[in-house]
Amino acid sequence: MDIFLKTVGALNDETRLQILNFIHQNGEVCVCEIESAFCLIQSRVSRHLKILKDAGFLRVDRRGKWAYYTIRSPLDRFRLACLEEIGYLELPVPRCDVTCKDEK
Amino acid sequence: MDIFLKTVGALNDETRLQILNFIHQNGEVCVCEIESAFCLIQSRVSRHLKILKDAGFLRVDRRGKWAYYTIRSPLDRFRLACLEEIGYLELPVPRCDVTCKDEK
DNA sequence: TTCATAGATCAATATATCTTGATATGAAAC
DNA sequence: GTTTCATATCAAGATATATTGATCTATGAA
Repeated sequence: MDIFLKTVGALNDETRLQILNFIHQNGEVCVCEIESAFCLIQSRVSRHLKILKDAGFLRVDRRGKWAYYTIRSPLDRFRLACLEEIGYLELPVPRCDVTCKDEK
Repeated sequence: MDIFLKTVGALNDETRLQILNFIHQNGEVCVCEIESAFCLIQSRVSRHLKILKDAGFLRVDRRGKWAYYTIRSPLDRFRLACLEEIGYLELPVPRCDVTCKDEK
């Protein structure tokens, strides 16, 4: 029950859906890549990643200064179904333009 | 996107999971049945049902004074997967005992 | 050692969601 | 009609979650 609520709770946020989708499409990404791709401040990215990780969607691999996040594998049937559904959503492509700093 | 968020948002509440499961197992139920089965005040049940309905899980059939709620059919693949997953959760059986009034 | 960088966490505030009691609507019984 | 019952909605407060800037830790380079 708790883990189910954690799972759907993690998906109940637009930014996290985009981040999850981004990782799904790009494979292994580090925090700073998400930070610059989405124009989000570091603490916010870190927090969202923690929520997605605690919900069972992500895996972290720490190498040196970097933390690399990937989709956890293997994923159970339900999380896989969620990921598939998210893939259909046509989420906006992350794009950090010139006005980036102002949009934080 | 919005409807996806509505869907997972609807599932992001323990009471709603129990209500959804209850309807899934019992077929057609009216608001007052849920009210007495779970010992919840009417306005709260009504609100949760609205959220589940707006998220695409439920269907209402109004006959006379009563509103009968059932699982919408057919359900798309994702909502079906959600419902299936909820079925595995071993949610507590609704039970309205003597101390009901105090537990509201 | 000292500094810079990547990332995590904390504390304060902002925002969203839940719960409740009161009130509104609408159908049936009288 | 008006009374009663089932349900819906509203407004207030309570609770949970998100965002931010600051701080903390760890790594690696100078």
